[in-house]
Amino acid sequence: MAERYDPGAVESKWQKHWEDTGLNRVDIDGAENPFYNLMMYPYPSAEGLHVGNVYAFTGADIHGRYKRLQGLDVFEPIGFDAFGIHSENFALERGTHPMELIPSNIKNFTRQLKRMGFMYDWDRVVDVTRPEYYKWTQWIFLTLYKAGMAERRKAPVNWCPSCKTVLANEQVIDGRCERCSTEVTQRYLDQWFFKITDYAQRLLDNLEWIDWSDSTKRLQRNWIGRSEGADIDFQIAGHPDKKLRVFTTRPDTLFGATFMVLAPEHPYIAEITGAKQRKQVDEYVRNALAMDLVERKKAGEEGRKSGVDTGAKAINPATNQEISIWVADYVLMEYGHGAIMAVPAHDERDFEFAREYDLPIRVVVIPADQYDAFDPQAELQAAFTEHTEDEVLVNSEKFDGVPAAQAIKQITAWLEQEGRGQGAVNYRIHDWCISRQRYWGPPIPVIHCEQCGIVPVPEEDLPVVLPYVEQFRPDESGVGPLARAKEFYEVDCPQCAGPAKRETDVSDTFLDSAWYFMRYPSTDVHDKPFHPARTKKWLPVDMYIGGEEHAVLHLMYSRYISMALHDLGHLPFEEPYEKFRKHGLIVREGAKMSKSRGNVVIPDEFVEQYGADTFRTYLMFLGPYEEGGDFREQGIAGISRFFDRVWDAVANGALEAGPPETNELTQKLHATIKKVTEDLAGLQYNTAIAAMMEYLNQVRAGGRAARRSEVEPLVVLLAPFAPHMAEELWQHLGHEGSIFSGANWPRYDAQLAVADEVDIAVQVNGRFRATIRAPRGASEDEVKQKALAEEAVQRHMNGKKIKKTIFVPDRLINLLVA
RNA sequence: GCCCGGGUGGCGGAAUCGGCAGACGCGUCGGACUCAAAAUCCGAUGGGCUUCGGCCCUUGAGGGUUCGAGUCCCUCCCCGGGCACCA
Repeated sequence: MAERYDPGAVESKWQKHWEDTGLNRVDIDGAENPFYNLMMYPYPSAEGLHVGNVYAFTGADIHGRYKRLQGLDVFEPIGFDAFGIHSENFALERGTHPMELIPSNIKNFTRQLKRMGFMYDWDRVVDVTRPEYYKWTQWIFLTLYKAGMAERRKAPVNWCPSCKTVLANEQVIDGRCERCSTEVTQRYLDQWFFKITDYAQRLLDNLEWIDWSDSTKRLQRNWIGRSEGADIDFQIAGHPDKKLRVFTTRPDTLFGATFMVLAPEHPYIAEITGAKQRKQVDEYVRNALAMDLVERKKAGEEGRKSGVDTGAKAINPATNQEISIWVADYVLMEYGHGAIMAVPAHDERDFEFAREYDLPIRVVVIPADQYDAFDPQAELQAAFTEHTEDEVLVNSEKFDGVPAAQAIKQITAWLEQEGRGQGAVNYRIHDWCISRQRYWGPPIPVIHCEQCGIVPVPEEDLPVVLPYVEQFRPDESGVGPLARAKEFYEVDCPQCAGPAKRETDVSDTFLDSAWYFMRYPSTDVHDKPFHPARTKKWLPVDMYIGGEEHAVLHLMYSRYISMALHDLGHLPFEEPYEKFRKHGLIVREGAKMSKSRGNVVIPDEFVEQYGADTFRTYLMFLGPYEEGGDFREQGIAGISRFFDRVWDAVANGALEAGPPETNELTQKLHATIKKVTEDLAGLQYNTAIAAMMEYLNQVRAGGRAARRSEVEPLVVLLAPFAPHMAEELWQHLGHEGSIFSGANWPRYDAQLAVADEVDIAVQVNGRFRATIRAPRGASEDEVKQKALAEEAVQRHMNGKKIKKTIFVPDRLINLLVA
């Protein structure tokens, strides 16, 4: 065995060994203690593995190896998220066809991932672009479609003029495309939707019990955006058959509703607009519809509210007064009913609008302590009540004086009684638009027949194979590149055999990733998407680790797909990930890494120079895993030196038998095992590494040679971080085979993990004056006697009497004197 | 605007059931080894004052609770993230 640690030699030796012996393959059918350790699979870019990938995977791999050393049968698979706009755009840029580009990217990724020493089961790789995979993606679409969970409808959609495709709401960031940052515009197109809104409440409720990072749950809650309130029907004057329905979170302010506003898309506009106003209203609506979402938003941000009076009147059901109905673009058709009751006294937007058009304002909620002094004749001003705790109603007839929180309930009940409304809940989340007018995705498996309408492709005809199309560049037409491939879309109707046209949209790549983890245990099964017994054994996922940028996209969609498939009897669970932990982001020298800054860390370079183990461990040492860290090249030397010392202690040590040489060392060993065990369970890798360094420093203090009992447990503790080196040292210690099958995670004795003697801080009047050493568990008297014997303590007591003593066992004594 | 997370030495970061702030590492300085350098090893390393015994200050700012506050409460500032005309 080499005197000095040579990572290159050690790592290639063990990587070959793992591959030859199939060490990382799990017994998928026979495993007795299954643990499914999942990480978010990467998009295989042409640039190769990003250091962010390595960071994410390393943290997850450490968790998997730790679980394995604890005796679990760990399944740790990997795959490639290779469909989608990202890949397609890159292919366009390069002028390479994605069908050529992607396989070579995957090959390169595979090489890099293997070089990092991750514990992947390479026999169960998922590549979503393979027909044997997307056959089942299409099957999921059909399954949901047949269950009425998918539908095609014309809808205003976010359109990226640069990517020339529809984007889901989740893919629009600040009004821009998340991929290319082009401003998103609005289009009306026929689109396929999954009705995720039907699951909004369940997606919200289950967050109560799944074990996820709190911040991720919060993001999902905000995205689902539940609002409680009431639907209220307003009669329209002159249209006894028509009711205008609105949603409000503040039914208690009903008496303050002094006008109504419809979204420009609202279906009633044409009907109710008065003859005099028609021309103006038409023009306003036309302009509003022509403006895209971004322009509308901008106008709103600048505080300009525009609108137009329809001339029609509605009846406020509470006051029975006629109020005018307006059209304005600050009301959104997608939310609620596309119409609002405007309460300008208590809503900032309505207030702005009322001021702009000189509409009446009526205060109906005021702070409780001003109730007695309230003067209904006084000039009405906006009150903008936010919370309903200490506020009461005024100007509201029989509800005057009622606290707002109660009034919400009372007025809702009154509306229900009168048949004019009822309690209602609204969600901000929209249905999931899965259509993409692009090339690089799984074709949506339906056929449009003039006779039969929409006909699902029969299951036995799956997969609908994505054809090789030379010209895969999208255009302005609003239909995908497949719409130019006659041989693809010209088909016979499966029902009537008449001429029909295949759907030419492909599905969103988030549908691929919504279920990839269900496929891993069943990659060798071809007659089902997922093998029932294996699915039962391995799923739901025991631990999922990934980036929080996917909190509202991938993580929401995959929860939805699991629930839907569960409800349709295909899955025995409804939540796919029992435990999810986000990892942090890594920056370099305090700055975000980006190609344009030219500060991207290229893993290959560091791995070559320092070895995978050192690189892995350094990444984990940068900071708390769940928060990320700052990559500074200089710091890697610290880990490198640490590993050299570990190597030296084991490879060049005398390694005598017997217990640790001193009680202090025994204590430190047990304390270290305890600390590392607990830190690994909580993904606190940075402090686990620090603890191991501290321990090794103590083992080697004064240049002494280590005993076997001192270093063997350390080698096992290090194995999740530095698997190659651990293997080599394990072998050197005389063991046969792999440390990951031969070793047990070290156990600690809680009694031994604490010292017999402790340092106790001594305070006089709350200021630290001395430290004394005392046996663990020493009594207050004992400690006080020792403390009083200290010269520094006596000096600061200055001959005064002790009035009070505060004693914290084993930590501190505080003598209060006067 | 709303909802989160954060602000600690030259740097990355430790320490929050309130109990000796700065673990571990980087860097820097000094020493050993060397002809020399690298590597390695040993020591020092928050700031100020010092009669060399110590003393005082210090966790974004200010206030409060407490014997005791990085940690709890209030007000504010700054940085990062999410949502945003959602009724």
